[in-house]
Amino acid sequence: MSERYISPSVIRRLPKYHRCLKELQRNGVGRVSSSVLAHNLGFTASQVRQDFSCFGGFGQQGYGYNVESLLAEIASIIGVDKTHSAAIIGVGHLGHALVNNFRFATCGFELTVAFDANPELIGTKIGDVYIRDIKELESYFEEAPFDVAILTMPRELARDMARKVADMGVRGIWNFTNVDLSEEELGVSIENVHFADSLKILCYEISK
Amino acid sequence: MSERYISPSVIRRLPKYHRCLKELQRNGVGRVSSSVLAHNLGFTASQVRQDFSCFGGFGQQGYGYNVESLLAEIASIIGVDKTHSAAIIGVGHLGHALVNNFRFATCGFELTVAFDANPELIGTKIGDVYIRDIKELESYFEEAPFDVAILTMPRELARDMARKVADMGVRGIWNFTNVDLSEEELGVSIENVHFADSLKILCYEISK
DNA sequence: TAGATTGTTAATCGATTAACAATC
DNA sequence: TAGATTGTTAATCGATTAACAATC
Repeated sequence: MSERYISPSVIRRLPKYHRCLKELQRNGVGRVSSSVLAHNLGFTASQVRQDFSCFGGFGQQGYGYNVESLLAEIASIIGVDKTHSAAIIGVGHLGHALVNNFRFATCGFELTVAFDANPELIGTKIGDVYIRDIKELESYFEEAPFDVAILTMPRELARDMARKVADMGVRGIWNFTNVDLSEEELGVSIENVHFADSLKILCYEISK
Repeated sequence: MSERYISPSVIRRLPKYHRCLKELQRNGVGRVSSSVLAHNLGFTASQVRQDFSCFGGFGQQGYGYNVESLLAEIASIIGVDKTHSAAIIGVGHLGHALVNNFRFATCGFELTVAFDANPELIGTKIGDVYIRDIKELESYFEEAPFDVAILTMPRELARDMARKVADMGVRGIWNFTNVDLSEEELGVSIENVHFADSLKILCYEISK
């Protein structure tokens, strides 16, 4: 991996390709051209071919792309063909929502454990995920390290928790707490999901 | 509003400015320079000044920006100084999470009603938000139209529901269903919050 | 083969950064 | 006033689009 520099713009489109190709596969479509793919996704055909050529060509002139093998290539580039482990920290409503409804497997993850500070939750299970005492976080990690920490706890605690899990040695943080965490500062990969930013953009759009 | 074209790149940064300025205000900071703002946000000072100049200058040479009035300007540009109304459609875990924990007011919104198909939920309240029968959606809207529909129902139903609320006349859709909805197709503003895309990007980052 | 479609190079477009005169 | 910092113009950089030879 990591042979060549891939621009953030391209990376942000990878999940879209992945999703679209899965849908084509589900619908039994065997081959697809850059222009059809582009049309489905609101991109241009040029862009699609340009994007794929970052990773070497996957297509065949005059034919297009084989859905099955292109999907496999994209999945492998993203890394969703492997299984990474994740722990959820903070089992409020949002934590519950993720544990219950989110399809981690399609993103290359398995949710292995959850942590909370609430005594009423500690020791219980949601689905087959155990909720453990947040105090056990570090000792648990030493015995059973996980790749990614999912931050769904109150925002006041987010900065300290991010520092802690980064120091523990997670490789990434999936952050729902509406504080901005910086990769440089923490030295791990971070994906911020800021509901407020998203709704403010919608606010702007409808206010125009 | 809408006098001049503002690029999507600039628009996406507006919520960040807004959040940062609110924090400065909360901390009692009275003035700020483009370079301090840039440092806080991981932008460049040039970019900050360039961004603000899209809307006319808000600063003063040799001084910088007054936090209070810059915040007011940005808030007004985004539209969060007005109160828009929103209805949540689908009160599962995620819907619950939003109703209970999300600060709609800071984004210029008031959550006025919720809809679900589950008879056990219909007629109950979360906080002070009534849950109504999804069958009443259209009749309710005619009497009490809302600006934005928040889609937190199962993804299978999302496309039809988006079509329905767009036809009813909402001005925007805040979409959590992991299907891609297109503005052109529906003719309303759309903000997609795709958890899966976000986690796949994190997957890519940690796989490199 | 003829038609279709890729991969890639070149051209265009837009966004970011640098520089600096204006001025508080 | 001198120092600081803006707003804006010009330069750079990067991303998207167009074009087309290669070829299945």
